[in-house]
Amino acid sequence: MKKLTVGFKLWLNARDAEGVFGDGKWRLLKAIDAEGSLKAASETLHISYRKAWGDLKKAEDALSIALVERQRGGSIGGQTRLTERGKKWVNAYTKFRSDIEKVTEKAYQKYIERLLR
Amino acid sequence: MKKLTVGFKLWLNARDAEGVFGDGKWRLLKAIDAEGSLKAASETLHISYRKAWGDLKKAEDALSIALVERQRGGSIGGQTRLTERGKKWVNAYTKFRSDIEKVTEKAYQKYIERLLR
DNA sequence: TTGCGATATGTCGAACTGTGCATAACCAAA
DNA sequence: TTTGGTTATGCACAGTTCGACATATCGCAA
Repeated sequence: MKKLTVGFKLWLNARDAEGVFGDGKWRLLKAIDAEGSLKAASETLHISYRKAWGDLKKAEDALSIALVERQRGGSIGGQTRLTERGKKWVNAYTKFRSDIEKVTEKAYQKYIERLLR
Repeated sequence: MKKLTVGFKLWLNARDAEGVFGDGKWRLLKAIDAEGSLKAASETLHISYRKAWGDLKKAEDALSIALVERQRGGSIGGQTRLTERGKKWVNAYTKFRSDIEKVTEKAYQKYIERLLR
């Protein structure tokens, strides 16, 4: 019998749009917080700037929460930073996700692993 | 603020293949158990027979568990039924998934919902 | 006032997925 | 031995997603 690993994915849906927030956008916000710019964040995540920008827009539009503050121009070109609400949101999602991750691993061991032999 | 719903997805990975089992294949096995044939199962799930067949093959190959017994020909054309191991597998996955679903909903209420206002 | 680096956005093409279609094999019963 | 309904499998086509490009805009600093 082969050894397996478990994967999971979470996301939030609005009435009119699927997947307005989820693990990918959560990672994006965390990277923005760490890097201070959307461009740098997209690079550390190895996704295109185009996608990162679109994801961020989709999240803000659908949640109607101002997650980030953006600044264009200037000597450093511009920057994107999390707002206070954005930080709170990231923290909440982090805990949300962590609870589920723990249970996922535990339930896997409890129900699945023992069948594999 | 918009009302959100939470979605989640689970899957199992083998060393050499991603997503060898997950919610989709779990639903497929349940439908097979209820219907007695792969064809009927694919129809109740509104997926193509082609996909259902491929999914089933992928799961059995990767898990190397005989999940179903297949029979071709005969007056009723043929049938596909769960083996005993297949049923155990479905039951285990059902519990596994249920635990996670419960926690997902609970964690959503605990961490996310309160931020939406 | 020119340059630089980041944000902002449209567009076309590549990769991936699933569907539809076609065809073969199978076998109990009429 | 013909028929019918199902399993088995390849293949071409369509939709979706993402990346690569191409621009445009912005605003501080030199």
